[in-house]
Amino acid sequence: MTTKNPEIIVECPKEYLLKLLTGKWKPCIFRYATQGPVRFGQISRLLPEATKQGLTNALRELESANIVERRVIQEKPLHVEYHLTELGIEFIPIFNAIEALHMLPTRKQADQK
Amino acid sequence: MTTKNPEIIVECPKEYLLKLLTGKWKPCIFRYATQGPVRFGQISRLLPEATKQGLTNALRELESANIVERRVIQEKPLHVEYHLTELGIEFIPIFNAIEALHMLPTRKQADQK
DNA sequence: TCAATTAGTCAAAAAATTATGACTACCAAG
DNA sequence: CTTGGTAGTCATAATTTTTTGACTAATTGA
Repeated sequence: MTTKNPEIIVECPKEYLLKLLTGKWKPCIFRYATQGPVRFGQISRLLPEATKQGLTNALRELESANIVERRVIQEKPLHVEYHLTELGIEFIPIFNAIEALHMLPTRKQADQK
Repeated sequence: MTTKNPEIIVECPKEYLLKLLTGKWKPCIFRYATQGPVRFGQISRLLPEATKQGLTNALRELESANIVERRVIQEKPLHVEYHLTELGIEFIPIFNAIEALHMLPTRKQADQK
């Protein structure tokens, strides 16, 4: 039984991969970024419950995973834009698959914890 | 500016959803389960680094999210099988999208943390 | 009766994630 | 020269997740 049953052989790098997109704010930030470059303050206004620190952490993680790129824009009130990278763009189908689910809960449902 | 700029409107129930499939062991367990019913000890052997408690937690979470179903099999050495539910099956495309990524890291890479 | 296999439970500790609140630095307008 | 907007940092605290190590309980075989 121990030697006979070959058992299922599947590696599990999904853990690592999913980590890139999970956490309290990363999924949201990622999705915003798929719609075009986003700015720090903009994200902050979209996610009023998030603290600056929380957003900074999330953005830095996405950045170091090479999913988003941080660009300082040398304009009037000097701001920062976050863009999806090529790699980031490759992640979009994952989110599309998530959104294709029937049972996608509403924000309210998700909050009822 | 506050009233003018419509900003991007996207809800973010993805956080909730991704949570169902994340954590240290849930992604792996889920993927094993997509290949057919899995038993507790089998998972434990596939993921030798995981503790019983860790696996139990993960399984209970998947169960209470209605992603897997726990079935006690009344046979010789009385065991337990975990099956994907209908809802669980709906999650498969998400994993397929993940696995379709070019940069899927190997276990080794993922472990180099 | 002792040991092994099945599949866990439990309380506590450790580790990882997230939040808090204060502070920084640049630039522009009043 | 003070306020407001940009985008953060920092040390610490609270919370959540995961691990540790001991223990349970039913059944089977020696």
